[in-house]
Amino acid sequence: MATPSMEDYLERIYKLIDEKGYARVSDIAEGLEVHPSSVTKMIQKLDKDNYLIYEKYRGLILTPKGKKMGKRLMDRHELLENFLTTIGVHEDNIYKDVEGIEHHLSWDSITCIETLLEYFRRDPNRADELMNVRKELEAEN
Amino acid sequence: MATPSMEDYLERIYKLIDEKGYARVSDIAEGLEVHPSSVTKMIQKLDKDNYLIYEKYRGLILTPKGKKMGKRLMDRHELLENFLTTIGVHEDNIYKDVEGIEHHLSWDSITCIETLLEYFRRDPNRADELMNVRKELEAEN
DNA sequence: TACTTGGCGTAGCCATTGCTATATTTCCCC
DNA sequence: GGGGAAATATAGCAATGGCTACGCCAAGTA
Ligand SMILES: [Mn+2]
Ligand SMILES: [Mn+2]
Ligand SMILES: [Mn+2]
Ligand SMILES: [Mn+2]
Repeated sequence: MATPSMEDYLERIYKLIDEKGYARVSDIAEGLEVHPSSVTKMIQKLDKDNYLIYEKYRGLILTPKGKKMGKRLMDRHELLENFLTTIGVHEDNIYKDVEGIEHHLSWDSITCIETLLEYFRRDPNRADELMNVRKELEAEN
Repeated sequence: MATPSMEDYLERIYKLIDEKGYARVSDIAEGLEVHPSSVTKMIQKLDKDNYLIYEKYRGLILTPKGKKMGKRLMDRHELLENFLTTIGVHEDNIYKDVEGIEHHLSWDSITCIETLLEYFRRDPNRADELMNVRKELEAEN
């Protein structure tokens, strides 16, 4: 099983390859706000666990296992960002919160959150009513 | 700032005192599924950080700071359990998921989840409609 | 082709939080 | 009041995942 930190790296690597075609140590480090030496160490662990194939100083590619996991992680992250946005969390808090919680939800919970999002998408009035509840609660205090 | 682990211990201690009047090392260990030696060590850290006052072999009491934090943590945990229950997560997954995510949500997010819960409480039809969406999505696959 | 330099890798440290093994204290029962 | 068991404390180890300091590689420039 992948640790939260391993998931963060895998997700970032998947996204970099998806968007730029490759994932370099320095890009990963910048994205995750860690030092390059930490990236090297983690890449070696992900290689050992067969999420990717790594050649020192040259580059890395994701294995099928790594691609599959990476995509799931990226989708999960996006879903959770949409969820927090929908319920009205301030933009500035969303990324950090999602980075934290994404590693701790069962796929059951993920599915239920997906359903909840679909519920709000199907009828925009619902989100409006949610915001009305919010305003009423705020007025009480 | 308290780490996730510190929060787990504080929450458990608060709850034990709330329910039984006292919190013993062995009860804390059982509740958190760790060994008693781990509890002793953490209690000493929480003492050092002024969340509680600890007398070796005798017992502990929460400081005002510890009580305030403990209550907030317990309320937050309960809120998140209610949230996952409401959106239809299976009972067996709820405790573990909440134990994980509770440490990673801003108070902004917590407030928005509170609002969402109130939204579903105010009109039980809404939860019914959510379950309808769920059934439709399930039928598609 | 040789030098330089920025990117990358390695070694070793630290904090955190768990564990086991062992020591100490307390409490209960005789 | 003393002995022994249960509870608790301490010491020391391990895994994880950061960091700094320093060494190495290779691409690009002169
Ligand atoms: Mn994350
Ligand atoms: Mn993420
Ligand atoms: Mn927890
Ligand atoms: Mn909790």
